[in-house]
Amino acid sequence: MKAEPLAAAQVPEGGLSVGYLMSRARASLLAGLDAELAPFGLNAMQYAVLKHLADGNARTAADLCRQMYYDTGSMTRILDRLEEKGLLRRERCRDDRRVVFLHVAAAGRAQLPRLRAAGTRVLENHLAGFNAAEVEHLRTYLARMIENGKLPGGAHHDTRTGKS
Amino acid sequence: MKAEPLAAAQVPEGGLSVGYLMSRARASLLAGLDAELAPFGLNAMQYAVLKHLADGNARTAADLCRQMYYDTGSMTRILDRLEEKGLLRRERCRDDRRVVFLHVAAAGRAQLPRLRAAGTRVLENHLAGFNAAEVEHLRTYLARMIENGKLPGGAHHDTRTGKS
DNA sequence: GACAAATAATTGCCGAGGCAGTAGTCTTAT
DNA sequence: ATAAGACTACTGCCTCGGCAATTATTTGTC
Repeated sequence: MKAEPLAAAQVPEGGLSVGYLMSRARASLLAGLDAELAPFGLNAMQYAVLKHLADGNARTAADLCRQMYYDTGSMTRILDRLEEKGLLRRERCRDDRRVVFLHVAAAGRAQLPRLRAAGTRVLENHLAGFNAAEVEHLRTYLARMIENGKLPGGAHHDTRTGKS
Repeated sequence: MKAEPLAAAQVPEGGLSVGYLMSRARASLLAGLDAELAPFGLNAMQYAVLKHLADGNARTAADLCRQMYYDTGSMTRILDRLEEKGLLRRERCRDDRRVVFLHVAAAGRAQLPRLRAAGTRVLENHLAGFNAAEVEHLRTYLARMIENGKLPGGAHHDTRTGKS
């Protein structure tokens, strides 16, 4: 998946800012996941896509893009790679010939348990020492920040019409 | 800065996972910051670099890379752009001729207050409704996760020898 | 039914980052 | 003093993602 920048939105004073810490924490999670998935020849994004499909959260590329806030063009190419690896199968829909259904191929289904295990391993490692209440707090804080980010001065988000 | 993927490290069950939420929250922060900085022709990363230099947290490219966990090659190019814009000045060190000192140019210093204002605006917007204790909790949670990520099975992080 | 608007997937183009290799310089050990 | 190693900055190469067209198809309107 290639590591990414860690730009810092910082409060004027005070130690490390929330933005900076969040970038670091996410990068660590991502690096850990990529490392765990490397043996399978997959990266975090490919795993996430496979997982969404396997869990029935999405059936088409457009679904995936909406849910993951991802660019449709890039998604096409991710799917290409997964298809090349034989983990995914595309099937044109007959009723609406614009859409292409995505199915996790047998090979993909076979791998998934191990991939999931890798995912939980990384997450649990990072959350070591957290009790359930703390994890829940963290979750709510993050959810609140996301919600706050939607309203403000900026009408962002599009990625080819998730609207806004 | 270009938005980035939002890969999801997810717990097997339960709503949105911490990893997923963190990616979303960070992306929102980043998008907001990029939007606020666009009028100045800068992105979040360039701002972060300028800020680190102005605050005296770093004096050279290597410093910046170590502190931001960033690739040295990419950093060189970011500095190139900032120099082109006239916001930054490079000055070869006389004592150790390998290093190049980085100075925020006058034009950069002039812009900084407004850039900082943009940064706080975005952060405060995302933290609307948080009280001081909650922000502090969030900070500690993130710090703990980062710390947890350092030890484990994976000996990551290098970016040209921040070691490990 | 015909035309405009919306939607799905794909592609070309470009910018940006990571990795690895290089040149120049300093440090340390012998 | 010299050789080996470390370190700084920089450069090429490659991959990947975002944006903006493009094509094919469906939906909605008059």
